[in-house]
Amino acid sequence: MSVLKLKNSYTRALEVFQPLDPRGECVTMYSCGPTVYSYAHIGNFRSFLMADVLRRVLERNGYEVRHVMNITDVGHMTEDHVADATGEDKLAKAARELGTDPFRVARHFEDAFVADARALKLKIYQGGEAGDETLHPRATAHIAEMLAAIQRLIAGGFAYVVPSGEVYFEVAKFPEYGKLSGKVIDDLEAGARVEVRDEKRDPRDFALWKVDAKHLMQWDPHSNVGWEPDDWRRFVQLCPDGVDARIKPGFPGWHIECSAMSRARLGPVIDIHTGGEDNIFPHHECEIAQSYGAYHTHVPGPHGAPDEGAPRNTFARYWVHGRFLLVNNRKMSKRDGTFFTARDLFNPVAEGRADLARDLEAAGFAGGRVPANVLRYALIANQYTQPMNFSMESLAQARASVERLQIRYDKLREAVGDTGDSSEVASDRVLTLVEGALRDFDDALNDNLNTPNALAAVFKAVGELNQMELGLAEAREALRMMESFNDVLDVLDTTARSGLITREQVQSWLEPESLRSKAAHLKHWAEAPDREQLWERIEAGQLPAFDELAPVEQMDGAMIELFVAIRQNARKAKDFATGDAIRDDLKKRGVQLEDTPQGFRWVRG
RNA sequence: GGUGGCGUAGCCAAGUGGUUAGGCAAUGGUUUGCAAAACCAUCACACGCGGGUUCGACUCCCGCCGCCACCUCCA
Repeated sequence: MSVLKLKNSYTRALEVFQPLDPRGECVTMYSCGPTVYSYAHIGNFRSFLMADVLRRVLERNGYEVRHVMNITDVGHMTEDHVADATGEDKLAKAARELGTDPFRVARHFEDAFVADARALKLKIYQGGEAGDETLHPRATAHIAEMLAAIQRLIAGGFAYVVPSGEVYFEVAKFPEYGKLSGKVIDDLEAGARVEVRDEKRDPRDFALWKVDAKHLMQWDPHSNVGWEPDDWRRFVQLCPDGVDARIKPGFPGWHIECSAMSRARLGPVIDIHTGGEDNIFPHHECEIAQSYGAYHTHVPGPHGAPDEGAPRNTFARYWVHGRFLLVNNRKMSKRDGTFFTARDLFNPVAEGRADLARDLEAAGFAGGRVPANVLRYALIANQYTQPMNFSMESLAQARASVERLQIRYDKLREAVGDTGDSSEVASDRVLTLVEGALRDFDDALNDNLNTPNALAAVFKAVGELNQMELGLAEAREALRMMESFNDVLDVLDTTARSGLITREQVQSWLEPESLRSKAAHLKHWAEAPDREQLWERIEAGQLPAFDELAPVEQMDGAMIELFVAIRQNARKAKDFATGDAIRDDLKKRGVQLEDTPQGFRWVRG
């Protein structure tokens, strides 16, 4: 298997991945998570999905991944042109609009985020990980760790307290500030847009602790006011001598939270830190400076890198940043109507966006709604190193692509069926195909998560399989391959949603005895109001009107089989109008029926 | 102004100093009672423009043009 390589923002080079774990087994990964003052948009999710694909690829390479993604519930400033703490916090703004306290607002949006993340199959919210609180730390629950770090920064001379009671990191004390982002210090100083705050020693200095009476979330560093009891107890343990007396009640700065949470959950140094490209500066630049200042964190350059073994003064060895998602080649904008949350696409009407529902309907989305697996595909189909231009058309292409994969997958499942083990051995042509496709898939993903090439390998394999008649063992191998692809892609509906009915089976069901026994165990059928009459007609081999069978909301296998039998009876009598009517009716009820040389294929959609 | 990046056939999107990426769409055909699915073919003598290096450049170098992002909370 090929070796995983990642584009490291820190060195701007493609580097071989090598975990810090001396056993080479465990990987620690921290992803900058959502700020929960609104619903997460598709750009947010592109970034989170990049992290999701990365951790799945790591697992594919045999690593055990401990992945942490935080919840930023402290909030950030909203008045972007007003420097520092004079603006209103975004969470506070949301709270004012929702008429409740900021903690509840944050929880509301966090819950919404989790629901969306689950729908999009973020593995960190699947299974056991979903309930593991340690993997989803909240910023408000780590004020103790943040203040402890701030105190260390002050004690070490990396930070200073100003008369207002705020604390700033002194950038001049960390000469490597700017290394990650490539920002030249002089450029920043020249930036006239940064309103110089008198209290700062240098305009580039950034806030670690802020004081603003208007802010709704407040913690007193010198008493338990504003604290959850557990958090306060922990703070006292972490800082038995308290923090600098000049620090006044307030709230943490923008960047300290991730340093604190990463350290608390994953330890002093980690393998991978991910985020969006906008995080590079200033957020991650500041994280690096803080962590070094407080704890002198450093990691060795990985094997094969020019600085192999030499210390990098950062707490993460690999910095991986996803490029932005654009709409109409611009950043998303609410004003231009190019701003989409995930739930806008899942159910536009419920989000008050009937216009979007119409556009989606026009793009071929039934009911004007985008299935989550289609959105997932659309957001991972491009390589993360390139900006992605999102559009109705790209969504429609994703839908078609997913459908092509799903159809192939369904047919393989049908071919394999429930049959147990078989001594039959797959032919070399299929074994070679599967082996080659999986190798190409892995090679592409290991090449800096090149998902377009990985998908090319998938579709090449699908195309070749579509040209073949597969035996049982071959279908089983091919199915195994598709499932392996899906371990990373996770876009397939893996429930048994389709079936194949042979002509022989249908023929036997048309016998009155068989038909009656088939009908008898159908609960819905038995509840039909005029069932005696219908019963007689069925026994006579007659076709009841489809509506007479309503309400049949759940088309289970037996129900579908019954209708297939009735339809085939009509077709045998060359009554194609009736046959087609049944097929159309089934479609309305979410079941697609296809005639194949072997028999009849049904797909629940 | 500073920094980083991008411009590949109708659309999306990999990749390479010299043999078909892949997907989507469209059109024609095979198959089908009709569909669906699938296959085949076409669109494809594709690589922003102009120079240069080279036996040969879409790929390397130089110069343009256009677009985007970051530099400010932002995935």
